[in-house]
Amino acid sequence: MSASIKDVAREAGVSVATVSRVLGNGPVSDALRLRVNKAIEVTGYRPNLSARRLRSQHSQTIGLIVSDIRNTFFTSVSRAVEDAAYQAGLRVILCNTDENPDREAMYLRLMQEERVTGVIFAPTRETALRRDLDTLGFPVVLIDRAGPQSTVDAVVLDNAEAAAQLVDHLVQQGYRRIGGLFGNTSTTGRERHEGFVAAMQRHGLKGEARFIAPTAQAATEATEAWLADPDKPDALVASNGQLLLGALRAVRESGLALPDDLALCGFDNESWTEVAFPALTVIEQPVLEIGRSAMALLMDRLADASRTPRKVVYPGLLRERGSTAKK
Amino acid sequence: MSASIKDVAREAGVSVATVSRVLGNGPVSDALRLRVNKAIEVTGYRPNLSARRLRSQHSQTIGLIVSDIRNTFFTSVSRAVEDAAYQAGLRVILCNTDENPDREAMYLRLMQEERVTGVIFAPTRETALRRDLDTLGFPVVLIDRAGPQSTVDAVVLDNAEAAAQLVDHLVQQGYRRIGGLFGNTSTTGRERHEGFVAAMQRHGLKGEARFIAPTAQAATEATEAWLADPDKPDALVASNGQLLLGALRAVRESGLALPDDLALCGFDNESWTEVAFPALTVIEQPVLEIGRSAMALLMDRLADASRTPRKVVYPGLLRERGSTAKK
DNA sequence: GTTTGGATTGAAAACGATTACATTGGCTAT
DNA sequence: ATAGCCAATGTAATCGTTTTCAATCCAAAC
Repeated sequence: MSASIKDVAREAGVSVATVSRVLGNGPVSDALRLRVNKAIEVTGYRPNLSARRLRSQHSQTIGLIVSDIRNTFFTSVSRAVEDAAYQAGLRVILCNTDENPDREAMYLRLMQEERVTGVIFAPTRETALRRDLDTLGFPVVLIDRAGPQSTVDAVVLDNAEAAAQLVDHLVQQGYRRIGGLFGNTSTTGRERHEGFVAAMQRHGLKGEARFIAPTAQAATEATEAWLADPDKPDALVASNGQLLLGALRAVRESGLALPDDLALCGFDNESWTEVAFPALTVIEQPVLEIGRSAMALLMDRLADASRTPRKVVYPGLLRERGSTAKK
Repeated sequence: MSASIKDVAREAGVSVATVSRVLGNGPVSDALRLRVNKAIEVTGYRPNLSARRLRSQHSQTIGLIVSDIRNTFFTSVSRAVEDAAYQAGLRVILCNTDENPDREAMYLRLMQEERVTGVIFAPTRETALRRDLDTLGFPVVLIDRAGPQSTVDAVVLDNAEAAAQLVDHLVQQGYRRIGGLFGNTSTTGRERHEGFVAAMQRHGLKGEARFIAPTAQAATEATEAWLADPDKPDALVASNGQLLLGALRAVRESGLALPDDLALCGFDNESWTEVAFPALTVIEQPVLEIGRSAMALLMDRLADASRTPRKVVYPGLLRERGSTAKK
């Protein structure tokens, strides 16, 4: 059993209150402070965070709930969040839901039981549309995905506009029969789809869109099927990094050449998209900004709980590369 | 302030002990159980985990400390660990050290303060060589990296053998001037280097090895410099996914062709290595096995603290692809 | 010399749960 | 009818902290 504050107090010959004050920078004479610190050393004392949190009634912890830990978008965001949280003296609990609403509910419950200070959350569509995210007992900041009229703060990409950028670019490069692959679990997929459709209409084109599970495997299968189609598209848009990867795999397996047989582009500037051959045209998201911004929104909300919810929207940045070269 | 067990007890007209028993499946009559559950519903009660952990003296939590959350090796392992932990009723705290020994020390201290049940840990070389990992107050299982005579359980790849597989393969394909890029912060980098050197000697060749920071950026710079060398290698081995990515970027930028100008291979079967063109030859690690195995070692250790430390060693699997085609 | 007051220190009450122990009531065996 | 026992329930101690409040000390002010 590890040493408690009592053991330290006994060792130093002082009261537990004094030890606690030494730990928390309370008023203690230099002489006692010295004795207590020595006693801490001798006993190998480590504060018990459970006890501390119970008594002090704040956990100094925030939750970060993401939908796919293997997606570099989320690992990058989490890096930024963690750094910012650390600066503010907060610890981060990182949770991965695998796009599963049940797991989301479980983790939200866990956050309540941990009495977290706040949560940054990338929900599935199903959960993003819940209107009760402001009644969980802690503030929530949504990232990447948010309903149209969210009751909580959010930081997202301008998805429709970014999708339109891709379409405009493809059209400008001479492509006309453009298809889109969109994830079916997120608001993000929906919004990118809307931007896709709107942009196509603007150009007087009608493109086909397919909604699939947001995994590379699903994208590979969908793309394979699509490419077998007699009037297959001459360009494809994938609505996130995993789908882009899956689509590329299908293209490779089918033996088609990029971009001559098919142009390919999508979302998320993952580092491999740059070394693929040809390199892939993508929309880059300001991942670090998004993480920092989410943390800032959370801190603001903690300072003023009644503020009306804000939504921070970032533009996507088009990275033109070889996979969408002129036709 | 959220409801406590007292509020529930009052609402249900029973003692707190009864409520606690309902929560913990103690012996309670059906009538009371019903009333208590209704009271829980009414009050919106959520157990306070800090209080529970403090009183019950076990955290039901394990720590998972990895060196780079953006590395898919670790995200995959963490997936396996989390699943296994969840099965065992344990929660996982995921921590990212960025290969920084200070952050490692900080997180180990945090684990002590959280009174975790155990820790699964991918340490830097500096920390892996510490002989006191068995005195932290909780069992530690090392993954991916371990000192030669670790005092704690570990599960690792047979790094030397795997590196030798790559060398043998390259030699068999006709390459002779083989260079190696190795991470300088991990025991893994060292061991792979040893296997590399031994295999080269076995073939009567002497290859040059360079130790660098384990980031794609460092690999890009090192490779660029190396390729500018008059007697540059005709094949390169990269000791992990990040280095492989960085090396590939340098090759792309220099305009050289794979594998004619340079063969390239390395560790970690990340999904993009398969869609690169040409696809990259890699050593695949059994990531899920490694995670599961680490969890199993931890459970065994918890059951019997005095067991002598075990080291589980997995073989790497060579995936031959186009980037090392016959010369 | 007494009072005032500020600075340290200690004693004890929380925080919200679990759990050892005591109590109660109903049943069976004698 | 009484003892004995088991199951269900309640009372109160406890986990390791922080924090309130009271006590103590010593110097300065009167």
